[in-house]
Amino acid sequence: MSKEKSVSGTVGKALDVLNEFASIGRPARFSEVLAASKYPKTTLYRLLQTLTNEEMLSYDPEEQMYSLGVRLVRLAHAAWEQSSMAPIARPFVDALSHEVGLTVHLAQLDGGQVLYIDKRNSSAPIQMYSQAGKIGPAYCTGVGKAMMACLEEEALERVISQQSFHRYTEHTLTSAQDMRQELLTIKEEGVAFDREEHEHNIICIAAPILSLKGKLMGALSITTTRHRHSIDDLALFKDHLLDAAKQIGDEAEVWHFPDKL
Amino acid sequence: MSKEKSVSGTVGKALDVLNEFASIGRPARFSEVLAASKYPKTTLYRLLQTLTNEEMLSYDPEEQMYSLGVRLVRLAHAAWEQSSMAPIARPFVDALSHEVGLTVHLAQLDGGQVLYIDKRNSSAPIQMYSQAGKIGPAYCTGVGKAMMACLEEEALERVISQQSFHRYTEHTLTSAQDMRQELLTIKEEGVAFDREEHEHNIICIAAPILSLKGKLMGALSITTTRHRHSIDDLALFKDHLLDAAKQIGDEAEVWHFPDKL
DNA sequence: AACTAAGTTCCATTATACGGAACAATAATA
DNA sequence: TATTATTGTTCCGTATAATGGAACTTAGTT
Repeated sequence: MSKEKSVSGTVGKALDVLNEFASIGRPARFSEVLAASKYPKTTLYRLLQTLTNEEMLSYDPEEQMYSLGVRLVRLAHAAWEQSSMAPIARPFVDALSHEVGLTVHLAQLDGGQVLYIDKRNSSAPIQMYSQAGKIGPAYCTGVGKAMMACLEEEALERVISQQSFHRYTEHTLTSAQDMRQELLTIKEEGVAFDREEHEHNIICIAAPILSLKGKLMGALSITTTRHRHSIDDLALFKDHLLDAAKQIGDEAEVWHFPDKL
Repeated sequence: MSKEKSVSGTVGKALDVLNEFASIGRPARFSEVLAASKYPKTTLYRLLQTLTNEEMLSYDPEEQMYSLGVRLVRLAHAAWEQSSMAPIARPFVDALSHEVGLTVHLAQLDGGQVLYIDKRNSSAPIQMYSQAGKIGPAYCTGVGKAMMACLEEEALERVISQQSFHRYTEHTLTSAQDMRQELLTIKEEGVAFDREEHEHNIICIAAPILSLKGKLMGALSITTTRHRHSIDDLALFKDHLLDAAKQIGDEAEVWHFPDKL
């Protein structure tokens, strides 16, 4: 459990516990959760019971293991469809991926991290769930940097403070200063590059998706490997990418919920 | 909101509201939710606020619209990976789909309904999220019937009582009696057929997935269209299907959580 | 200006969650 | 077998948070 921020209300605590399970990433016993938790024994116990009753957690009495429940999958399906821009963006993502023949990612900013909400791989048919819902660092991914470049000072400050600046590779930017510098460049160019900053051999070009009013909606990226392409190669896709991003942004603007029943 | 069952505790209510949003299926205004809700104005208002704070809902002040938040997508990714059998089943689902050249579905039973947790389409690369997390009726789908056939009396009773028995097509089974009859046949044959009971032109063969101890884990199905195949054609896949289901079941049994950190 | 309708705040009441401590159940050690 | 840890569960008086009726805003109509 994130021991820093104290959450108010029972609901907050319950969701906090769910988060903990998500970050543990595998089924866990009561004591294990307790150790990681900021809540006292009894309280946590009751929370787990409640969540299990509500089927947000499932409990295996055999193994005495709690794990995240399938009800979440169900809810998420609805969330993905109605609240992310994935459904709107889908045709454009498809088209872009087809055009350039490379992998395309669609992401949003969520709590200082990058949340991938869609992925299209022109060649291999892929397993979406294994990508959608996945999170990644913002400071060393193309989509992350592209989005950060669009934040106004206050929001940017907050997001930067949430970055770990862990050095994944020798190309990773590891300080807020470097970051700010990089963001200026990105603002100028209109696109961000990931120069093997997160994973060796993986490079990408990314662009922010803005609504007409200028509100940041997410980001779009084209990913490839150093083996197959150079950064300069990727730069050639800039117009295609910006075009797709613009189209999605415009569409998202228009997208007004099916008016009244 | 499901007005029948009264939920205890604040957490239950909050999740209840989330469910409501999922079933509305699109962003909604306060009053709209209120109308559908069993909770009084103020209570609902506070619930929405709490959920928004926790980012389980997102609120657009512009439009005064609430919608399911992306945080759910994040949680669901973890849920899908750790609590459903999808990751275990994946290679077998892949193989089966490849073998028979048709669409394969993986499903679990969730609250009397069928919850699809994976799908593989040998030909067209597909959008997974549009399937995983999707729900369907149990009484008129192959996977649903296959799973129901494996329930012991008490559980079956409950599930049957949750069925609407809506007549989707002229082939839909529309009564508990017919259902029980059908389940006997399925038990004998070991597989269930969907003879255009849910959608016209869509037929499938499905098998339950059981753990070695005999616990029902889910179901697996091969789907096609009447235009391309007959039920008899599908019956030819029976061995392949049962084989895959058995392998998944066995694997799931072995699958013991990565022991201790 | 008067009237609706939708959304928000107030506040005394009540129900719920809280958590320390004591209690089981099981496993580990002597 | 007795003894001590370890882990999971229940009790219960207390403290806190949720409740919901009513009143108040705000914005849109007549």
